[in-house]
Amino acid sequence: MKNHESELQTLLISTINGLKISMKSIMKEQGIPLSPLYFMILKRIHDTENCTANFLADVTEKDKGQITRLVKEVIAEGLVIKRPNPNDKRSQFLQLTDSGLTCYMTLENADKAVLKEMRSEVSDEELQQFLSVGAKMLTKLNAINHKKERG
Amino acid sequence: MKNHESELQTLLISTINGLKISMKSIMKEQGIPLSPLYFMILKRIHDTENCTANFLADVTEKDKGQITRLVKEVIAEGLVIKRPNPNDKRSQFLQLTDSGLTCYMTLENADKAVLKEMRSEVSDEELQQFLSVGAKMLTKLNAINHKKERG
DNA sequence: TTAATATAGTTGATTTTGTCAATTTGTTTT
DNA sequence: AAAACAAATTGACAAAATCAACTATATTAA
Repeated sequence: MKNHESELQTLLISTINGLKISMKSIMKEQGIPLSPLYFMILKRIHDTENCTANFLADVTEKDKGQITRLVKEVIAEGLVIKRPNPNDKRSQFLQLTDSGLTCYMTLENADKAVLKEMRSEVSDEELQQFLSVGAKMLTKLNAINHKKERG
Repeated sequence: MKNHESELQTLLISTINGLKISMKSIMKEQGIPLSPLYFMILKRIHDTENCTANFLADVTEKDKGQITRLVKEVIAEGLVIKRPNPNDKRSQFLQLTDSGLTCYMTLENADKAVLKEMRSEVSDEELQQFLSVGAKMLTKLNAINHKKERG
């Protein structure tokens, strides 16, 4: 068998690219003055009970400083508020406001529609397979990166 | 079956993220003062006969101005040269220099090693499947984005 | 129980990427 | 030849990412 690894990389890059383009176009359509990154932030806050900035930095693998600024922005837009974390005075819980939730739902629905259409010719079983293989590779990749970090 | 679309998106994002981190760390190790984007550029130039700036903008889906600047940079580094395109005086062919090739090969080999290890627990058949399903989704995604562009 | 160490979050400075519009030079169409 | 189009460049700017230093609180271990 040939080396398909390179193809793999190209495929992933192009796909992410396409998703980003799609999300941008959705946001533009909806007149929402945010970028795909903010959608990610809103989504995580929505999905995570007692979400903290630190958690965001962790799961998104982004710089803590960057997270601070992104969160500051969505707070300025009135989409998110901070609540004190009773267990730790250094940290705060992030929560969507009503308008944040509305905004998020709009984007989430449009995003889901794209993903749904994107996979419209892929069977449930194929997708399942795809996800499981992808997850396996991701685990491995994380192991490689993590090992290097320390080594 | 549940909605796995969202999982799909998360998987893709995390994987790309991991690959970028890996490439960054490779470049650092090798003492190559470039960023992952430049690797992409070098790779395309390497893989494409008579590669033009315009082609790069096309396949990478990036702004032409950005490409101009990226190319300017690799030329300044002595990794790439321009040759006139005999068929069109507006455009030029891009080509790796010897040192560009050396640099590219170094990165490419390290990159391949990562990809290879990443898929080390995935069989050829599984990978084949993965690529084929991924390609199907990418095609669909491009169709969606392309349609919107015009609509 | 305090002293050292670690963690959550913020800020500043800088670099890297991405975007938009205008311009130059050359090509294609009519 | 004029109009429309295309390749590449430039300027100005905005968004995203990186790195290091710093504040305030928590945790650990002497």
